[in-house]
Amino acid sequence: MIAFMESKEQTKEMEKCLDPQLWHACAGGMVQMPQVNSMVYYFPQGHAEHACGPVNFMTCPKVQPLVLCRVEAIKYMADPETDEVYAKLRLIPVNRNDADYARDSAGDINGSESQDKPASFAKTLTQSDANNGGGFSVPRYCAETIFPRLDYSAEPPVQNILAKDVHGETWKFRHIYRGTPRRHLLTTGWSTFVNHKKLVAGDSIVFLRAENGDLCVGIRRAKKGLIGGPEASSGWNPAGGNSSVPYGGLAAYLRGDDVNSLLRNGNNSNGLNLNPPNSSMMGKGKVRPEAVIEAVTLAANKQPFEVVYYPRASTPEYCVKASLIEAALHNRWCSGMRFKMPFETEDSSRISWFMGTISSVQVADPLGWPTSPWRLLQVMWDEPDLLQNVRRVSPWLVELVSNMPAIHLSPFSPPRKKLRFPQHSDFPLDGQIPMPTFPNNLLVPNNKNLFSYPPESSPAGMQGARHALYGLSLPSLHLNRLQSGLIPSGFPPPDHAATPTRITTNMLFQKPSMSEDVSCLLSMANSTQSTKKPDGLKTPPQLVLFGQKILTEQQISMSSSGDTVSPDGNADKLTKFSDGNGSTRHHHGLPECSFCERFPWYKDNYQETEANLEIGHCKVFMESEDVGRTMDLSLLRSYDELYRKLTDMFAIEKFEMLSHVLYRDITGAVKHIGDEPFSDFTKTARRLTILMDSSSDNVGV
Amino acid sequence: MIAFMESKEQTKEMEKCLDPQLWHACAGGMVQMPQVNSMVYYFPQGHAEHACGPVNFMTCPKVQPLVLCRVEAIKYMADPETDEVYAKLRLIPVNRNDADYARDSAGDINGSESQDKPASFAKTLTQSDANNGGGFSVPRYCAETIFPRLDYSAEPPVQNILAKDVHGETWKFRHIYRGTPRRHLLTTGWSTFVNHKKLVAGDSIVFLRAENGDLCVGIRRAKKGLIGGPEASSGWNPAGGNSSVPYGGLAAYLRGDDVNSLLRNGNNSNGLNLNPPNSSMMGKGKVRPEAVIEAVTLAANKQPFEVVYYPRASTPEYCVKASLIEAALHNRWCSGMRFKMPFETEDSSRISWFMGTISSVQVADPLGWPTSPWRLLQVMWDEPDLLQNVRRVSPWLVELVSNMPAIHLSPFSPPRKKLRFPQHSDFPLDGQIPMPTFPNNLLVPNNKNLFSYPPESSPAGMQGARHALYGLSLPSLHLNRLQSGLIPSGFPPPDHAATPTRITTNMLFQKPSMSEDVSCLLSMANSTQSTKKPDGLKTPPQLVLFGQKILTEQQISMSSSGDTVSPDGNADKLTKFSDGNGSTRHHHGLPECSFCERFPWYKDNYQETEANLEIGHCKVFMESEDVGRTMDLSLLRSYDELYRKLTDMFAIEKFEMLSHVLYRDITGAVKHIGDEPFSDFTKTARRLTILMDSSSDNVGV
DNA sequence: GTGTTGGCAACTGGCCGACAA
DNA sequence: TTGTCGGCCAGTTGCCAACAC
Repeated sequence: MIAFMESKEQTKEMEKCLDPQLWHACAGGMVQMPQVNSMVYYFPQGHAEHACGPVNFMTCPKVQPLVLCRVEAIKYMADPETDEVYAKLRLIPVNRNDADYARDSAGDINGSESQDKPASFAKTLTQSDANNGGGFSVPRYCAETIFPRLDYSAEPPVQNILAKDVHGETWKFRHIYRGTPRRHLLTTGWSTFVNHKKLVAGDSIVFLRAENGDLCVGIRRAKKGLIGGPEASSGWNPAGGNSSVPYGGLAAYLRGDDVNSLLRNGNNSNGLNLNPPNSSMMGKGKVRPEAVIEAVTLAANKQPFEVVYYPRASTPEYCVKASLIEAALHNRWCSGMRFKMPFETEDSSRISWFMGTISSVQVADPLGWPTSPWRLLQVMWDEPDLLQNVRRVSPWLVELVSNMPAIHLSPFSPPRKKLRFPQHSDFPLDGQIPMPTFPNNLLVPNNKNLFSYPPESSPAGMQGARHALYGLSLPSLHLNRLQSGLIPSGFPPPDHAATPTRITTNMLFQKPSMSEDVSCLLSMANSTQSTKKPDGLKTPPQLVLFGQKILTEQQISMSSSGDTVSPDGNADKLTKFSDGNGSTRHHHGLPECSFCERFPWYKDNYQETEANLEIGHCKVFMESEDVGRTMDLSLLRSYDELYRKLTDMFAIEKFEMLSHVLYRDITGAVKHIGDEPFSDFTKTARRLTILMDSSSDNVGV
Repeated sequence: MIAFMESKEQTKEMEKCLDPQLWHACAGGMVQMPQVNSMVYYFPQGHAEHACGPVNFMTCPKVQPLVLCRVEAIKYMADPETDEVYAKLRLIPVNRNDADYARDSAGDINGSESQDKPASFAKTLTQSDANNGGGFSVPRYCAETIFPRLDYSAEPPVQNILAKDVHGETWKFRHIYRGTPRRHLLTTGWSTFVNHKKLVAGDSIVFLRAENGDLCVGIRRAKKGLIGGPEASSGWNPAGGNSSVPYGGLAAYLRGDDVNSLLRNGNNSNGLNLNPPNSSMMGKGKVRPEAVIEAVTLAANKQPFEVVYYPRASTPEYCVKASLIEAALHNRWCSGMRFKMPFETEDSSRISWFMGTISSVQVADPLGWPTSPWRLLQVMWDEPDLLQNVRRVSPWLVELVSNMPAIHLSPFSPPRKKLRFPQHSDFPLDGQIPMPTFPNNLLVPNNKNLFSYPPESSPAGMQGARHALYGLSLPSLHLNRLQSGLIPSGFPPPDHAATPTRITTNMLFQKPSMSEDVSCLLSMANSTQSTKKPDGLKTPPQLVLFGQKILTEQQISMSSSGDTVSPDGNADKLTKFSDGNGSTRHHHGLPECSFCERFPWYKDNYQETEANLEIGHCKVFMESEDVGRTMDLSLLRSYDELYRKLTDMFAIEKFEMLSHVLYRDITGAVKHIGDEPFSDFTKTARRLTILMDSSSDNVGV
């Protein structure tokens, strides 16, 4: 019987692998799969976004937010039912000093990606294409470059073409060139195909001319319109939830054809399958949450593991070429930086670059993954309507631009690039006409009413550092060009002349100042001078721009505790912190991060509060608040007093909080208030989080 | 997040339960689901028959062959794809002395099953019914009793009827009464239904008038013709294999409509989906083997567990009302008994009773479940062609008949009941014309060639007790009527005058004597006289008929060891056996069976060999042999000698056996030959089994 | 009483050019 | 250049009575 079971398992595993070229054509031109044996970083966070349900990382061992792995194998596969393509990657966690790492990591940062892509063409089906009893309008480009040569001398020119699908099945279509004006059509056979594949308007079909000359046909299903939560923008604030809490910031990755779908959607009188422009693109993945847990557990134990990646899930790749990550993280990312990011056009024929500005640099999930660069960048797009759901991106997905004015652009500035807007008269043109509404959603998390505040009020105490932006006036900054790559040590002279600030008239619609948001376009000063802090801690090099210390928002928020942290130039030894008694200790509360040692600047993004706190002091966070406040627990005598204090601080009822306050202690353990005696609590608690939603009771703190 | 997970779990569990009445209509009238909170016996063996693959009970704890359980919950469900109905039963193992057992078990043995069944009707689709573009011929009965009243005054009488399927979806049909001669038809809407449900000729449709007046429609899929093994009758002999070895005896349960399908099959020019009359009805279930293991493991640990039951799998219910089992097992079953067994007719309108004779009483799987009453009875049918695959039934499925001549009937005796035979001229009438072929298949397991014997030879040594039947002459027996129920103690006078034996002319076609097979229709003598056995063991009451001890075949086979066992009138203490040294011990090798204590006679069926063996003696079984032989291991000095002895005994090559001899030792543990030193082996081995098929290496011994 | 058949009517699938965006 | 529409032809679906058993 054992033999029986085994053979059954084997059959199950015998799912056919398909031609990688067809796979890539179906996946889309933006999808870059790593080479076998190359090194990648695996991001549990990204994997979790790929899951169909919430992933509770509490149930598996702690692991680094990015795990260096060697790609042992890749299987390119397709769902037998839907033809949806996916890949199985077998990854082997490796140590940085492993031999096989050196081999790869020395390699290309902008390596030759010139594997010759075969000619392919994608078209989103129109109503007419998908109509029962209709044919398929073949775009001329496709007919002439992908299809077999048609003999135009015949009258009418007609041929039968054969196309293999992802399963190797062959489909026959009659290809005719007729009508006035002449056009290419697929007639006989098309309807069968549409019915068999259950295609609807909005789905895409991919034709590919394989290297051996065979014609292949693939399918990209239109993404179903999944409405996220009731508040599409509740995800603006990443703090307080782990990735299991659905929010736009994590799942709002859009590919270019999504963008085009949005545009196109206005064109469709009944494009029910497409996302309305303001729905949250909550991409529910196909991966089981347990599969993520399993992978993470194995990764944590340095065991080989397998992951499944759906390239067309609306989440970024979570296994990314190591060199790409490392190159990206050598940059010192700051708010205000201008970047561009590529999206694929609908027909897969070209890449559109969208421009944007980094609005802030902060870890996406400070509680769950305080040291993760995943979606580190909060961005604002020059065409906000098109990409409004893309709010957080990972650094390696964007490319910094040097020749653009490094000034914050209004969301209403005209698109930097000619985009194809639908031009039907029945299209409401939401995306085209700048509406002079207050851009509340872009600057202020529009869900502060979570905290029982009227949304309009947004008091400074609540908004924390973000709100502090409004306090500064707009400076006329002359900013350096930043290249992607490591800035040499010392203060390098700007290698480009300063560019005059461009201020658009649209600025008039904005709140007085956005300046703070863009105040930190700078180069890193790996200063050799160090100053003594009052507590005797050696201060790492300061980041200075025009004589001002430059801080990330988190650093700003931290300043209330009297500390600022700066990059530690020494990558080889652990930073030591004062425990307030003059002695030093190794810092706790931060997961091992050998990665950080190689990218010292990056530490700034997480070496923030807890480790530097005086004993008895504790950071207090509201769930979905970016920043916290410091509280001296030593002044309190009981949990009751704590509740009173918190009640005052956040103007909420004790009643609401009782069961919703979690804290992380000095060892990193997460506990509920009351889990230990109050005296122990005051000594060990380092970070305290007030959850507003009882359903998220056990998020990572 | 736990809350979130839970709610998702709930959604998953929220699979809609459907109306139990519709469920029962789809399941068929023979299916009796227990009431919630009632007591049932759960049969792991039956559960295993329900699985889609072999179940290896070696991997789970030993458990009684029937586990008394309270039914905590029943969910009536339907497959969302196929509409196939199934039930989820949640069972809580209980002890016999538990309070809640007493409550129920005092209850009805022939309890009121008169839950008012709503009117329903089933029809197997004809070619015309299932044809594309055709309508559905509504049998008059169905139209008049199930469908809403039709206004016959209209010309033509026509109405639209709405019917809810198992998912609650409503289907609309045009019901018209037209044609010459007039008949009821479903036209518009029918084709949609057929296509949507993917119905083919041979599938059945069930219409049901629910209590609230709603019309419901359900589906019974035709059973796919699954060919069992290469030898359809290899399963005739149940010995030596556990239920994981597919054989007809276990999976050949036929419902009435199967029978009718068989009949009907001759009628269908292309009834490809139906079982040819001589194919083994190997009903591959839908339950995963692991699910069985899980259930058994939980049951063994007295934990609540859940089972899924597909009423239309071709296996009997494996959760049976406790009272039914207990009533059945109060009977003393003997070969030769006449019984009837109900099958449902195809249209579910009535029950057909098929008559048969018990050909032997022996546990179905002496190695895996030596104490199980599951399929205890080997039977011969008066209409063998119809039920040729039903060879073993469980006692509770049949009803003893008293007023029939208790004489073995020829397989060719005319059916006792008018059966609906197809009357088409193109039907070969296999079932109607008594063919004077030798009924070899009924008397002799026709696969003795497994043992390299020519099938004709059937030497006494091989056939064991079965063959001994031929040695006796046909007696003219005057037999008592046997009622189902417990016979009062003492020799009760026959309450009916003896009936003259009816011998049909068909007897001429039989072998000289079938008498032994029918020699044991008797009443149980719960004698107060007891005799001393030579070894000093108190002999339980003997079963005596006309001065002869009456033995089951197993008892006969056991007589070679010099022992006979008889019912122990004392239900409250464990029977003690001599160990051959004059001392007594509690018997080993038998799983706990509190059940048996209540049905002392039943012990005869398994308290056979091992416990009574002299030390050093061992029973030897060939796989799929009913009976074993006793071997004195103490005379052997090595495994080599053992092999030689076995080779002689069964005339097989040592080569074949080497790895295929298992044994069960005195503790019940199953081992391979060679697992322990020969000296230990000779002391402990109690039952030795030669497996002929290497694939079944790990069957339960 | 009901399964099957062939006739016939209605419908739909599917190919086409025209037209318009 | 290509999406959609109406026209139109043909193949299919599906209703029906007749017929058969």
